[in-house]
Amino acid sequence: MNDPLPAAPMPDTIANDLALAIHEHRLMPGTKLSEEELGEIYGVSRTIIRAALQRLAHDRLVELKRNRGAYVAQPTVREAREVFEARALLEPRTARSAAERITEDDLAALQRHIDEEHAAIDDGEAGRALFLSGQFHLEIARIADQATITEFITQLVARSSLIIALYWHRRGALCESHAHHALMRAFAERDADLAEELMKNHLLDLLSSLDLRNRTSAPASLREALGA
Amino acid sequence: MNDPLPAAPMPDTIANDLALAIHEHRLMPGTKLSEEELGEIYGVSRTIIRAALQRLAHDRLVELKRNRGAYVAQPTVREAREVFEARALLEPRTARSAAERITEDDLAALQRHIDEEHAAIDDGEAGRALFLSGQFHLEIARIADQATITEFITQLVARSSLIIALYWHRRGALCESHAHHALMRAFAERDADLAEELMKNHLLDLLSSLDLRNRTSAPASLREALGA
DNA sequence: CCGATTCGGATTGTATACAATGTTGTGTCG
DNA sequence: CGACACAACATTGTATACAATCCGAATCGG
Repeated sequence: MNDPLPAAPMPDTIANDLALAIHEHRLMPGTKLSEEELGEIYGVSRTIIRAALQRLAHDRLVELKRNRGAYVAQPTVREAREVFEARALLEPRTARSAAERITEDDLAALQRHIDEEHAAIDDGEAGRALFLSGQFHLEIARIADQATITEFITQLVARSSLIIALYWHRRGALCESHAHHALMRAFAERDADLAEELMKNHLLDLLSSLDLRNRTSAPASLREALGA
Repeated sequence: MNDPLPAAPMPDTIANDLALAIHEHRLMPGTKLSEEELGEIYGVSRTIIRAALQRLAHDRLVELKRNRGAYVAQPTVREAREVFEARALLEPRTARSAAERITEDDLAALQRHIDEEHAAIDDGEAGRALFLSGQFHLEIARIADQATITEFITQLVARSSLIIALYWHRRGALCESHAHHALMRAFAERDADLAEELMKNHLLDLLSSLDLRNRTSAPASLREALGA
């Protein structure tokens, strides 16, 4: 009798699917996204695919080159810095708000996220672990109950995934787990100051774990071409 | 011999044109944007129009209702608050950065913006004055040289214009002029602390000049139907 | 032998045609 | 007379066909 969900439109479904693949590093930066090929994969016409690609391009996950097609974006060094500066501006204050408002249910949900992340790491599913790591940040934004800021963070987290694909250096496995656990404790104790500070440092750590010396965006596509 | 500009694609041109009309309050919230009608106006097929509308929808300037068409967005009270909270998070720090980096040329450009704004006010072009007022904020973000954050602010400023259309209360004419002038002085003196503080207060003033007591978004469309 | 040029294939950009859905007006039944 | 049901219309959603553009390879000329 009731259809509260109007059934997600096709283009958004596909866009989300592609975004997930990008987030999990199954689609690497520079990969060409042919309209016809995607159309066959999803069993729809290019019309739908184009809409999905346009949406992803707006989120900077895909770069649309006129008359040349769509490619998984390759953020520049500068863009990488800017994304993390924007996150540093938004997320610590968001973590503070979340700590002030968090409920027991929220805490449980966050803990589940962390557990899932660990499970993915143990199973060797690095891509999925990275995605869940991003979801942890998003969950915090959601708890802060600021939809507009949450959307910005969503976009920044997704772009961070691309940046990590291109510039990740440290190979430490549980690099983030520690930071997320510390945040969890701060939330559990409703320590807003601590949560804000931990998030700030966490983002600085993330940034410093990247190798942002140079990269003209050419090497990445070359590696793609040669590797696969 | 040289075409450095690949000629803006048609959809973006139209999207910008519509965004400008919305920003200048020539298109009011709730206005229906028929695909065929727009197609005739711009002399293109619905394909192009749909792409433009999709882009505007992503920026929250247009609301796409499935199988029902596109309408100029009507931000809710909550959305209005969130937009200004996001601005309060981003713009003061951005103003600080701008103050630290600003050049003489930038100062001159900012002054021109203010002068244009005054000219528009004097000419009774309220819509254009509002647009230019937004451009002032954007120019500051541009000076801060953070493209990513600038994009966020661009979107927030545009949405603010919709919010003002729906919730503006104070009818004071030069409400903003004073604040912008004060900011100019802070920039001229490279006083980063002052610039940050002034921007923070300016945004609080803006927010407090709105009447955000209630409005379920239905009244707005009703007034639309009855008033005009 | 090397470089510029042109032709062919492939891919995207746009328009149009058709299908699906929502809305509105009318007619009938209670 | 009012409410419900149905049908005609209008608008959007999707697929397909055609045009424009770009890339690469083969060819021609130096």
